[in-house]
Amino acid sequence: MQIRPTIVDIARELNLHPSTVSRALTGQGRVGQETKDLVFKKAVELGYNCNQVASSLRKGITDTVGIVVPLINRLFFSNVISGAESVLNPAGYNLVVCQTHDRKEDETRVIRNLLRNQVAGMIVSHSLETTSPELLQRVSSNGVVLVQFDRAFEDLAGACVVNDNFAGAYAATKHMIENGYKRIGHLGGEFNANVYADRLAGYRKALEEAGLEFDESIVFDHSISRDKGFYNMAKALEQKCDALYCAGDYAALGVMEYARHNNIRIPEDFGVVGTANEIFAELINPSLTSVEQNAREMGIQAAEAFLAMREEKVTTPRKIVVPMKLIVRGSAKR
Amino acid sequence: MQIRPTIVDIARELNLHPSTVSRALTGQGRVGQETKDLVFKKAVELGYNCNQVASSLRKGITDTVGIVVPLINRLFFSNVISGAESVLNPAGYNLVVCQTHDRKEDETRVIRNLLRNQVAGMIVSHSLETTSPELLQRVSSNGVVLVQFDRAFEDLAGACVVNDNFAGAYAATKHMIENGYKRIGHLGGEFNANVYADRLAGYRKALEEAGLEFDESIVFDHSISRDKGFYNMAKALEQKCDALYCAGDYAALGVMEYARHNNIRIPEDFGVVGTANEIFAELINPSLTSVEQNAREMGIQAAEAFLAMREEKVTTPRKIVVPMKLIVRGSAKR
DNA sequence: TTGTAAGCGTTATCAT
DNA sequence: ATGATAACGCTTACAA
Repeated sequence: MQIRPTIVDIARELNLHPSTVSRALTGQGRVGQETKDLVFKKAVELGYNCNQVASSLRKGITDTVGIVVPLINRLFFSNVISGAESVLNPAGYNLVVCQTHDRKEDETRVIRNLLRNQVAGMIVSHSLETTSPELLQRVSSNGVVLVQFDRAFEDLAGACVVNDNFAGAYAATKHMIENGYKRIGHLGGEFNANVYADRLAGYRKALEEAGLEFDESIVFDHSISRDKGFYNMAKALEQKCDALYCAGDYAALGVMEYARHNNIRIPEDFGVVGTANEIFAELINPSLTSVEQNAREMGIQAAEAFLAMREEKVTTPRKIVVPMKLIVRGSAKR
Repeated sequence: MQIRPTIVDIARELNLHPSTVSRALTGQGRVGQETKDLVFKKAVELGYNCNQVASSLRKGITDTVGIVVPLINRLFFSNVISGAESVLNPAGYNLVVCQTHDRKEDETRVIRNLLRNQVAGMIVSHSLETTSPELLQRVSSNGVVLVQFDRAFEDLAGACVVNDNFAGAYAATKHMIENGYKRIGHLGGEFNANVYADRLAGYRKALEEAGLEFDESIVFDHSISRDKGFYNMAKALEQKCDALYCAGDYAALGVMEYARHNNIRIPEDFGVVGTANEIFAELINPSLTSVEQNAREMGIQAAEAFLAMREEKVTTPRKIVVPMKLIVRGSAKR
């Protein structure tokens, strides 16, 4: 453990004052070119590295942005993180990644913690357990830039980046209708979350537009897992469904598994469309038609919204909608 | 943007001294129970949040750990991150995630940046472009705890967490031999990286132990992508291979695609085993036998190694080997 | 152009 | 048990 040199060390060796060294290094304020060169040379010589902690304390703000997600190792979220990182890091910001495991308790802990660390901003997709925007409100009221994404309380201060879930679900359902499926059910998520509510609405719209009945007995809540897909596929068949639009690809996978186990041919006898376009969607047999989320783009948009708000461009759009794209494959084609 | 209360504010309202408030809040040093209660009550009342930046400056160290990975949105790495986070966050540390895109330039930038931010430690899997441990050496010599994982320079200070790639590749190859494949090739990665060198060695060992020839003409470098798997499968067939052990699942996927396009039956005519146990391995048809990396466990071990070194338990193992597990499915069974 | 001095919020080390 | 003081390393007015 070796002592790290400070601007005071540089100043001493050069018979200058720390403030002069600071000005030379940061480029703020007038410094002679010669001294500037001397300072830089000495800095390299001593292996100087600015102490950001001290700098941040003095400036009252850090170059850190917190990103709060339910689970890091879900492809959607890690793609968002990756996208945000690719914008923020070159812009000189650090990204602190926190996961909440979809628990309100963890969410509270990590957000408090980020606040303690004086982050410049937060990019948050709140946990499913979080039903009130209370804590997030505190973020903005503390002067921290807030960007929500995917799951968002839209009436909060700051920006939010969401998928066009309505349009995505609409396109998926319409695709099935056009392929001749007559009784199309829906496996959804928690309908009190904006994401799933919008998908449900898009599904319903497509149905009604086509003159098909919207029937609650073939709409299933909390059904985005593989297990639930498998289980609810059985239920859907009892209700004479011939297709399902699933709000998640894993649910679609469960549906396909049940079909295989029961010799139901996909897409001939039964149609399925998923959401998220997980990696496996194109690899399974038949390949799964799915609505793509464009997670990376959401991360980029969220990061750019942060930068814009940070630099106080008042033109910041409050709500950024990232389009979804229906990736047509084999699971709902006939 | 509202002013955040400090310990000075609490002290003023209570006619105490900031130092007393600090002691009450941190629990370091003697404070009367009554004043302690008063301080806590007032802190809640004012919505006080400790300024970690100031605290860190004073203490000379932060509660932050940097994790440096090539790509965040690769399942292996996001699982490592998730594992590390699950240990570090409850222990009071923040995880700053940085990606290098496997570029030395980015790696240098992020490591410098973490150093500037006075992180307590770094958990690093170095980029493929990085062939010298120079910069990483600086990390330890700056008094920052260094834990390497997966790709590691083993002669550096600090701990490293690696998979038992030798044993994993050995088990995979042996499995194929036991299933009667006679001429087994290998699609590897960059053989100058420890990970791939070890897999090659394990493959070779299994071959030689079984009295099979190790033949360089059926060993392919830089071949862990899907494209390369497809391409080199053709080459391998020219060389009369009847099986391939792939250092990555995507390569194995490419192999299976070529087989399907050319009516080669897997596993009857040709055997394949992959590495990583990606999500799709169990979902494709036939399902892919693969060597599991246990990424989450690596993250946990890396984080625990950091904590141990931080608390100066001298018993810290320098090298932690996480076992790999052969997940037997259908792609090399007959 | 450079020097001086004060201060960011906290905590460690004294003294009381 | 509490108070006083200095210091962490840097930045920024202001003065020279």
